[in-house]
Amino acid sequence: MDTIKKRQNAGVRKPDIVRNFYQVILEEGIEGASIGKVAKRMGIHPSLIIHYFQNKENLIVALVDYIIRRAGEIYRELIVQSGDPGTRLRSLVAIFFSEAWYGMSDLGGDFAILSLSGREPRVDARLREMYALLKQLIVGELEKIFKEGGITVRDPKRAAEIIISMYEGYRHFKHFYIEEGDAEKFREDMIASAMAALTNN
Amino acid sequence: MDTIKKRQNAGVRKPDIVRNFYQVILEEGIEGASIGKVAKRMGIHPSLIIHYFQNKENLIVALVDYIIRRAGEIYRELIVQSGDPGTRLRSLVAIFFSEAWYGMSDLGGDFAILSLSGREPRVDARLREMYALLKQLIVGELEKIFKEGGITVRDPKRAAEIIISMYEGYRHFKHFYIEEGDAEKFREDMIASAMAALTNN
DNA sequence: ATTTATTAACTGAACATTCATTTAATTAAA
DNA sequence: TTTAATTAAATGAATGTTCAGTTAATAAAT
Repeated sequence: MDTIKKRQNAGVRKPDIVRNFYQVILEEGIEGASIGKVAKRMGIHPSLIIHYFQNKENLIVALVDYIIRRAGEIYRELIVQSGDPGTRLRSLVAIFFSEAWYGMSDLGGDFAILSLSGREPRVDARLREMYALLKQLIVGELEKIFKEGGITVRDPKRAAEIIISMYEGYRHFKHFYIEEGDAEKFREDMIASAMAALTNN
Repeated sequence: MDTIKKRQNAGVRKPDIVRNFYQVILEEGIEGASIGKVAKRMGIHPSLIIHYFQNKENLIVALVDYIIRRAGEIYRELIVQSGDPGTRLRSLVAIFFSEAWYGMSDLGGDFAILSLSGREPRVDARLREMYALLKQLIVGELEKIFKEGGITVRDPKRAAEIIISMYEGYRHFKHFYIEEGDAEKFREDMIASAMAALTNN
């Protein structure tokens, strides 16, 4: 029977609160997300949220942790998939411009969190950790590829940083200046440009 | 004498309110920016802000208008400066990775507004307009350059879009994964990568 | 196996504050 | 004297948080 379990333990309830908080942010923005709305949506009392997180700031940090942890998992999944031998470099680059990568998170949520990073040091620190992890993963892949194939690269770390800059710009901003019908062609052109930028570096 | 003029007319007061609203957002984020705080900071009554903007949403839209209009002015200024004959393409690209361009607006403010665009159609529309203008400016410059020099480019519009994606990614995200000491070298490498991506396209 | 003690999950009500907004009145400039 | 700028006063709803209490699950003792 799937009657609504009343009493949940912290291990279930806490992440559940975080997830619902994220959902409210997606629907109403960071400026419209309140503890009260999260509680109402879950059918619990606002003070239960305070009980677990003490204050709203901690809840926000917990949310950032949640998102970043999830992102880290997807990083590993997607990057590992690029294991075919021949054109490995291209397929690695292609990942970052793929639908799977693009749809990894909600852009509105991304911007909401990014807007916090300037004022909340804990958010900034976590974002840096996330990018450090990602960079490290890319560097690892690049080194593997370059060791096998004849391609040489001056600095894989720098190459990784360029890839990240390119795909972040693509991912977060293309929507503002690329029309629907041109999306797929632009994607291919961006991959080509990234390749040109990398092999030239 | 610079005594505080009491009664201002709408032409002065309205943009003044918008500017102060932006300042509050920079200091406290979009979620911490309220009409009351803006009023207090200006030494006026909150209802005066309502009088001019009817509601908070309109104030936000007015802010976006303000920011975008200012950005448009800076676009023209900076791009026109690239008027030396020889290496015009490179100097054009360099503009987008320059300090002047980078410091054009506050990143925290950028993200705050970008986070609105998903839920507020008027904000989204204005951002699209802004990028359309920018794209047009770049295309115009590229065509001039290509007509003179021997360089050929398949599609200047696409070239402009790639430049925008690259510099937006650089501008908004580099801070998370580039260390202070490496900033200038990274800037040069990004310019080189952009050039490689463009001339290859 | 049943009672007892302890911990954890959760609610209720009240808190002062702030919020955006409305309506009416007042002041100054044209 | 008409018009525009500005404030005053008041609104109800929502904000985050506190505190004291209640209910349920778990562990220990009998």
